[in-house]
Amino acid sequence: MSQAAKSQTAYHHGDLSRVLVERAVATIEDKGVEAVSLRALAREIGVSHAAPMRHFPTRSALLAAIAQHGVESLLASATRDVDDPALTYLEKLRAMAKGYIAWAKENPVHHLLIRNQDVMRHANDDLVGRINRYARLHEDTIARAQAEGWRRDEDTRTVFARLTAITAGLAMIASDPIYKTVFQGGLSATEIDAALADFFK
Amino acid sequence: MSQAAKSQTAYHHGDLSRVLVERAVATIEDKGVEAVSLRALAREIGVSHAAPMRHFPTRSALLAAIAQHGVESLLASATRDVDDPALTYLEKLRAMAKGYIAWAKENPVHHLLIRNQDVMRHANDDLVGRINRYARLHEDTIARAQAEGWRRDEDTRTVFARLTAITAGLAMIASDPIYKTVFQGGLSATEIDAALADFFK
DNA sequence: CATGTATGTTGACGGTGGCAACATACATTT
DNA sequence: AAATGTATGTTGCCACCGTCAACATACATG
Repeated sequence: MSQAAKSQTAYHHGDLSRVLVERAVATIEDKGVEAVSLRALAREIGVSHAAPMRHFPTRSALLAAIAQHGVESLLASATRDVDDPALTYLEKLRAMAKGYIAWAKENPVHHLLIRNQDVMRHANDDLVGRINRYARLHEDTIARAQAEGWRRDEDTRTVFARLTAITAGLAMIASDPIYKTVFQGGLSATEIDAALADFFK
Repeated sequence: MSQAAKSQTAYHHGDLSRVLVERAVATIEDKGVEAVSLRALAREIGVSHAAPMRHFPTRSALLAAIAQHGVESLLASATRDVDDPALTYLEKLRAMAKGYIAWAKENPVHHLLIRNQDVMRHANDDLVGRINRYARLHEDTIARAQAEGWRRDEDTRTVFARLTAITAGLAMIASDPIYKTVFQGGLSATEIDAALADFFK
């Protein structure tokens, strides 16, 4: 009998932290962030109303922890190919944008959370540092791609703003339900590539 | 003595609906949407805890009403020059994008609300229709600008996606505080114009 | 086996949204 | 001007929530 299975019938739940996160994500997916309640989660899981606080001291901390994991996962997805020596810097840039957008499409709940100021307000301080380090990497990669000849005469900060905007914008269009009606059927991966193609030409 | 001034000392507040909205916006600005509480607003204003419900049946309705006003204001800003016969369709397109971004920069709280799914979930049904009508106007304007020669050979839906993304993205960068650290000092209007310029060339 | 720590439980408190019943001011009609 | 209906505000109540403190149980470590 596994440790987890044994714990399920015992006084200790054994895996409460993970289950709390899972159920919270599921709740957000179909009822929204607002609908997340520690007591309701505890009820669903079958544990006492104060049990969740042994794992997350406050409701905000639970949401912030999920968002924190989301940012880490997003940055991992965006930087996956960034050290591949076979790629030009322009190709790395494209990979960063595509990785970002693909992540947002696959993780709409996390993408929602990391854009929520109420949630991010309670995120760990060093998360902001990590985001800023990524931003610098992004800007630096742009500068190197320019050194390769791409948009050589344009202002780096302007290109940075434009690329950040189109990436964040396409991510939003690809994952936010309100755009599912504006772009009927949503945007396919092919269409996203097409929307990006002009910029990386 | 004006009606409003007379009412301030009377049993009736006289202007509660407007003041509720103002105080709610102020609360969101410095403490976030989460911190909006009907009872706290009532306390601040000096009225009984249930008085707000005569004007907004639920807390969600108050937030949705503010968001609704925000969308109307945004669409007005984006479509202001759209009927000007002196403009080419390409110029109209640029005016729509600039109007959108300028509105977001000037109305960060409303921009926050209209991107909040928890809030928009409770918005009036016909608001979605209005947004979709704007989207069609936007797409149609793109098609007409293409007929003028601009990006004539590109797929309209792809151009629509790219323009929507860059507009929404720049609006977010210009108004969301998290990007104030990524782009030190925020983006000036000049820089926003520069970021847009390439696309409308 | 003993003991400390992690995890879960129980009960309490204040704040909140929301409802119902009542009170007051205002507008409209007669 | 008086009466009456409607809009607005008040009071009291309920259930739910987050959070805390005190207690209980399981587990890990010596």
